[in-house]
Amino acid sequence: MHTSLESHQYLRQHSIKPSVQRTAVMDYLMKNRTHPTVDEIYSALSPSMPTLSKTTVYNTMDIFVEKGAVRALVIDEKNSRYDVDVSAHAHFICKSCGKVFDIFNLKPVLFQLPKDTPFKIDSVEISYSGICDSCKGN
Amino acid sequence: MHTSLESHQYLRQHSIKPSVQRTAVMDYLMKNRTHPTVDEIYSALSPSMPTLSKTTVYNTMDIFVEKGAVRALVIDEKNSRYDVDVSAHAHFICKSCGKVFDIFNLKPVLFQLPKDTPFKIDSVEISYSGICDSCKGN
DNA sequence: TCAATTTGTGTAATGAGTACAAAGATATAC
DNA sequence: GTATATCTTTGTACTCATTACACAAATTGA
Repeated sequence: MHTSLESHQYLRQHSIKPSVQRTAVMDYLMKNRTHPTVDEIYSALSPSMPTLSKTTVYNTMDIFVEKGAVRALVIDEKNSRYDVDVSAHAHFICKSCGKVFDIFNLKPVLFQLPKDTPFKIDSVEISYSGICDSCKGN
Repeated sequence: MHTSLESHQYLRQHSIKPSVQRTAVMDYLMKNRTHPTVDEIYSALSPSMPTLSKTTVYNTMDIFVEKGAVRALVIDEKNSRYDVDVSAHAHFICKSCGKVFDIFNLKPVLFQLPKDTPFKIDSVEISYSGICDSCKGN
């Protein structure tokens, strides 16, 4: 596996020092838009990077989220999942297979933050759930 | 602590056999609209019900959710939280103190399920996050 | 009353995530 | 270039929410 230039640049754009590990993780995220868990990222990279530690993947994801390069999704009760697309869109989780899908093209009003609350709101997460197309037949 | 009649009736309405434990848990949920975790429910009831097992609370919550008497919230990455109000409303989690608050009075359009997707969508969860009023000063 | 079924309990196991300290890599100063 | 400080990575041990499971207790129905 060879990492692309984009991941390297994307990290720099978000003030993240691009180490070998960070670039590999970011590259995986950019090429696999499946909202992977830490375990999935680790398992995918581990064969070609045998010394990679799962702790490193955890640390890396924390930095990515903190720097705004990645969104942490709270939609799967089992694991944290990550999305390198930080633009306004929603997610759908299939209660049968557990996969998480993007939902684009929703009305912009859905992503507006409510103003008349006592809270300082700074983000919104819209999560749908049900059964995905592949699981419908089963 | 004496359980109210409403919790008993509410359980029957949802085809849940009202055992002593289930009634106590439901009563706690109806009187404490704080979106408690299993641990919080257990800790609150345990003193007046010394033989209560945490496993029972887990089982009970599973039944409540399955029967539609309670909504499981996926908003706190640490714990599952539960809301006895199953009507359409959103939630806000304070990233500082971790408390979860209700947000009512949002436009009904927010809770409409998107139609042009390949998925069989049957629920939506709208979660805001930021800093709550009490934590603002700190 | 007795047997069958449902519900509750306690213990042990699982598994995601974190704490921490040591090792390795990178940057900076001289 | 070498020494030093800082940042990053790694492995191990730990925490803690949740689940598995087997047995006990309660309830139901003949």
